[in-house]
Amino acid sequence: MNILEKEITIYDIARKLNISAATVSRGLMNHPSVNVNTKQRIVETADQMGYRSNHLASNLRKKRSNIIGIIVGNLNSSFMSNIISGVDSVLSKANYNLIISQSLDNIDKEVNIAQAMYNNRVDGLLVSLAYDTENAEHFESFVKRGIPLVYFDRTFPHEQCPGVAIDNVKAAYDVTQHLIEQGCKRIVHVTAYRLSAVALDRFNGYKQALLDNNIPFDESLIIYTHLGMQDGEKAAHQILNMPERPDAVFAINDACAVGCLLELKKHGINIPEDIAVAGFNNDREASIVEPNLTTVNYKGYEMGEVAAQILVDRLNNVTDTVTDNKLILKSDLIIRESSLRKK
Amino acid sequence: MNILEKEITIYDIARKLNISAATVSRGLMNHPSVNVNTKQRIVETADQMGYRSNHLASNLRKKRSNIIGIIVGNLNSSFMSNIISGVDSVLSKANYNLIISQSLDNIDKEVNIAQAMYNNRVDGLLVSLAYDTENAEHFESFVKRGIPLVYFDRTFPHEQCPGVAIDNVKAAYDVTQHLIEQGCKRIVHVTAYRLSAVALDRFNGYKQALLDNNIPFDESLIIYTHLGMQDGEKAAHQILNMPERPDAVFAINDACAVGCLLELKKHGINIPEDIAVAGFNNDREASIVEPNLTTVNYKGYEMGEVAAQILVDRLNNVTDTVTDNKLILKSDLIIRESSLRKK
DNA sequence: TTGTAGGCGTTATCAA
DNA sequence: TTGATAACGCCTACAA
Repeated sequence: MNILEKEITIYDIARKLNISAATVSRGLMNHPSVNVNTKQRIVETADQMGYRSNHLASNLRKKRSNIIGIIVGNLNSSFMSNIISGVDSVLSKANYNLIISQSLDNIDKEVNIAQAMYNNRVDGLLVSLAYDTENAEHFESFVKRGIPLVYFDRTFPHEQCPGVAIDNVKAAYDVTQHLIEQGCKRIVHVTAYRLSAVALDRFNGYKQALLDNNIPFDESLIIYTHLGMQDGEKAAHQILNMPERPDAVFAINDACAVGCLLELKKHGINIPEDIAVAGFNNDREASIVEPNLTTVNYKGYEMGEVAAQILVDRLNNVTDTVTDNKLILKSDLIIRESSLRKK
Repeated sequence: MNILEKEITIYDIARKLNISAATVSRGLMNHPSVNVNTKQRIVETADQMGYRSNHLASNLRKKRSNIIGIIVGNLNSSFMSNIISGVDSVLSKANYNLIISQSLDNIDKEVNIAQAMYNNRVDGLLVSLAYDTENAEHFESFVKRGIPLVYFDRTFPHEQCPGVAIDNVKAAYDVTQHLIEQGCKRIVHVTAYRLSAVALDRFNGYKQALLDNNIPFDESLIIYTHLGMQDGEKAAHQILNMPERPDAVFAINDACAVGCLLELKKHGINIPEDIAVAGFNNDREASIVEPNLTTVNYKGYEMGEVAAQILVDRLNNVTDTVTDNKLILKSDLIIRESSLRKK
């Protein structure tokens, strides 16, 4: 339909300069054994003719794509975009391109994506598992072919595939311990409707802290829900309807905690005097809601950087980055007014 | 180092079945003229042997990559992750892969990325320009080769490249008009330190509304800044130090508006009685801060979907999606307590 | 320092 | 319905 410019190849350049395509190829890729003079002519002519190297062809020949795949449950959160931002910063420095797909927390889609990534011959893979994923067989083809795979956030224990995450048990333990120290005894835990590994870890941290403080675990204080702000509001209603009113809420993420906090306030509950509230993630809303939300801070950006760096190291056959096969990033308890009952 | 499985090619399958590679290829890609019987044998054997098609080779041969590039200023915002999420939903349905890069609002990096994308032979490109980008020459190679390019959010007017955005002039006009209707006369405008096209449009909307209401434009009420929450706090201090106190603030984004609002409150200003506040974007924090923030809503997810759909249509030679070359998405003024002085 | 030639794994054309 | 063959554009032994 249009008059499109023709693709320029190394052969076109070669013909114009009366040299061989091989020399052109070498000249273009800075091969040492090429005359500086010819090299300059090659580069200049390439520029003039508007030559653009065809990575498809060179990738096929070199059997590597310079593409890294990243699979996440859902892009649509500031936490994820921070991670990806961190990943991108490392990979673009190392001259890799990033192909992103989201599984929408659907395991079938995750399987498909994994296959597509393989077919595209990604050089490496970064994976945060879908919420329901319980095994990693669909990634075995990568392992078998020696394509490095690094898990992050929602990891899977695997001999050859390192994982980067935080210690969710400990972090949740610390939150709960802090609430107990503030004098709370009936602590509601708002968690996921279906326990992922991450949710389970936090659940266990919560339980352990209770145990260590001789507070009996009470299943009726656990609220299973989805994890949006509105779900937090619903949780607030459940809390308001409990026969014996709790004195604290520890939600598994900030969105949920904030929704809950705002709704409790709306119903005349004083935060933290009547009910203390804590969340997880240190999203921006945690420091906007009033009172500010006590939460757990861990940097998505950093996690992305670390995971990507491990991957790059593996691609370069530097394998000593991770001694153990799981790298635990630091996380911090951020204490703010929403849980501060004592002065 | 490891014992890695060998790559299976169509030749391996062909040899095993005593047929030609051509037939295998046809069988695998559902070519009509292949015996159902042989086809089944081919598919089965491929499965057995663990064959995985090599897109690199196929792409080279077919001269298309099934990859769409997307270039954004910064991934690191919920707005952007919404957009990408929308883009991904459309593209994955249309069987395209997505390569993402961020320019970090650096024009040199944007040029490099564009080249890399071209070298990777993306089939199409989605671009939100870097903050400082003022021309689009680095995308001309795409246009020349007939590779469809769609701008979104931060667009560039171009004959062949449609843009998807909102009407920033009108939206800002509406915000300002609303503030004026609430009785405000000295309205501070917090905008970007350096006016991008988007910022300029909003600026003009603001000015026009003043004009139409016979309020003189006052340059001393304009605050140029970066656009984070902390910058909003700083802006608050500037406002507090103004000789004559303003009665409203219209910030170019929510983060800034929220930071400003909170800081003003901290200094004893009543919102909206003393100073009304409005933002832009309807980020989550707008409905968390107290009082809730008046703002402009436009859905990133939808913008991503629309831009991607236009691109896919172009790839399929359906060009009538966009009559004009610029598609304006709807945006809505969301009026909340932070600006509601009249009941 | 340069050229020749072959192949990376597919697909498209043509002939059988 | 199938097979032989040639390309897609690049890289790399090997030879000159």
